[in-house]
Formats: sequence, structure tokens, C-alpha cells
Amino acid sequence: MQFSKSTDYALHALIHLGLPERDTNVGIKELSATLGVSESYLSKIMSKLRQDGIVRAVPGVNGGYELARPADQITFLDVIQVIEGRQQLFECSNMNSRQHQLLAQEGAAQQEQPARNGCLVEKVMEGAEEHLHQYLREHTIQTVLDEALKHRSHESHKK
Amino acid sequence: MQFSKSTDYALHALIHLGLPERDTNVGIKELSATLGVSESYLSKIMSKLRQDGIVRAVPGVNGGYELARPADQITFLDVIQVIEGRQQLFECSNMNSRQHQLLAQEGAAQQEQPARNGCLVEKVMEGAEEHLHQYLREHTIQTVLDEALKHRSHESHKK
DNA sequence: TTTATCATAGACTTCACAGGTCCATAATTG
DNA sequence: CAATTATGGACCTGTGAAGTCTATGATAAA
Repeated sequence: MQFSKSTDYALHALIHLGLPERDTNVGIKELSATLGVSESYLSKIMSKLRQDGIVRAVPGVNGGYELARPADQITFLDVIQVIEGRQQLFECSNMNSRQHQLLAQEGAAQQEQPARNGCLVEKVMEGAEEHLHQYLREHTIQTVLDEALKHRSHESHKK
Repeated sequence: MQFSKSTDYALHALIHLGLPERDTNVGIKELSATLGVSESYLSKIMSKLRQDGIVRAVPGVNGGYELARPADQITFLDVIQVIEGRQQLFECSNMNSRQHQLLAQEGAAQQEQPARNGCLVEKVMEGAEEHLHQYLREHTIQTVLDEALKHRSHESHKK
């Protein structure tokens, strides 16, 4: 149960694109050199980000990538869902086991409750996932940029 | 990024052990029949739970498993960490990339800040993980049992 | 219009691990 | 002792993460 390295690379790449000093397009060479990942592998990740409208890409000389929208409108959840997919964190694998039938016995016997209300374990997990998502929606690429710049200015202030 | 099926099985097995009607030990046969999983596979999961002190096991005739402590003291987090391991949700894979050096440049230049404060992306993720864990600590096997029994009594009340 | 530069997409490889089976062994009770 | 139950290890298989390589397509500068 861990986020993939691709998610790591994607987030770091987006942060690089969001740094204020560089307003022009950033090529895959610079990105891969900065992150320490191969160009070919990082390319696929960037492609995914482009397909989902997180970044824009222009080919040709002086081409490269740039953020498709302001850094404070790219949430951690956005990035994670693009790379990891949108499958839910937990999925009950045996909804017609004897256990689930037992836990819903009365309703089924009298046909009063035709809508099988799903797995109780799954419900708890859905709550957990929603909590997690809420947090990840509140944190954006800009959040990290702010933190980085705060450190910098704090250091240069001490000087 | 999904919890494994083993976690699913473990949680459902613990719920079965926590049901009030059965006070005696529950064998692997009954468990596997109830959950719809093979005995051999479920055995290994139960062994893990035993090694971590979640359940007790007694071999021999009329042996089986029982909860090692009250159901309200077995949290979802406990179970998940036993099965999935205790590795963190996110780990920055290239802490000495050019990007991290750039984001910590001033401090390094003047040697005033020898302690490299970790990756900023990782920090956000650690916050997310802590949120998730908090939720998972607040939900126990008893939480699900209560929910299940509430449904039952609600149904029989309508009758 | 050619050419160098860049992104894109697909095929392919490697490796680790989830998911699962099977068997031999040990412990317990009647 | 014998039947029953849990434990541990060896083993198999499929899938997906992680990564490389190559051919193709788009673009801008010369």
C-alpha cells in the first residue's frame, strides 16, 4: 500500500514547472536532469499529465511543457488520480458470501429492503478514503511552492 | 494504490469472531466457509493476526481462534498495519536530486542549517497519512458490529 | 523547405509481489 | 494413541510497477 514512484516524479516535475523564475517551456531534458530520472520514463508520465489537462506540451524547437492552469488549482488529488487511477482504496471482494447474507438476513426474508446496502467494512473504508481525499484536495502544487519560497526568503533574511 | 484482499479477509474474519452469539473458538473451516476463501490461504492471514496479538489460537480438537482483546480495542489501523506492513504511504525516491539541492540552497551554502529538512512533497503526504491513520484509529471492529446489530434490531422492530 | 529539436506512442524486458495451493510438522484434546 | 486443529515452508502463477528502446509526428528556426 504505497503510492508509486511515478506519482513522486509527477509531483516533483509539476513543482519544477511551477517555479517562478522559469516562464518559458521546459523540455524533457531539463526535467529529467533535475529529477534524476531517465527521459524516456519521465516522458510517459508527462504524457499522462497532458492527456488529463494538467500540463500543456508543445513539440519542436524550444518546445516543452508548462502548467495548463495556475499552480493553486492543481491539487495533490488531481495528480494522484491521474497517475494511480481512480479505483477506490478498498473493495469488498465477496459480497455474496455467507457473512454478508447473515448480516442482512431480516431485510431479505421479508423483501422489505430490496436495495442491498453494501458491505459495512467497505463503508468505513469509504469514509477513510473521503477523509484522505479531502486533505489531498486542500493541498496543491502552490502549497509546496509557497513552502519552498518561504524557506528561501527566511534564509536570505538571516543573511 | 489499493488495500490487498488479505486485509479484506482479515477484517471480515475478525468481525465473525466478534459476533456475540459465538463465544467458543472458531475453527478455520467455519471461517473459510463463511468468508468464501480457501482454508490454506486464510490460515496464513490468521497466523499473522496471531503473531501480532490480535487473535489467540489454540490447536487440537475443538480448537480455533478468538479475539485476543475486546472488539472495541481492535482498530482498523491495527489490522491494516499487520497485513499491509508499516511502511509509509509515500517515500520520496531521490532526495539528492538537483531539485532538492536547489530548494535548500541557501542553508547549505552557509552551513547554518546542517539538518536537511526532508522533501516538501513528502511532508504533505505525511500529513495526509496522519489524517488517514487518525480516522482508522477511531474505527474498530466493534464499530462494524454495532452497525450490523443496529440494522438487525431495526428490521425486527419493524416486524 | 529542409533540418534539428522536441513530444508521443507502442513494443518489449525485468523484477517483485499479491494471491493462492500443497504438504509436512507440531500441538492439543478425548 | 488417534483424530483434530493450527503452523510453517516450499512452491506456482499472473499482474503490474519500473524502465528501455525505437519509430513516428509535430514544430520552429535556418
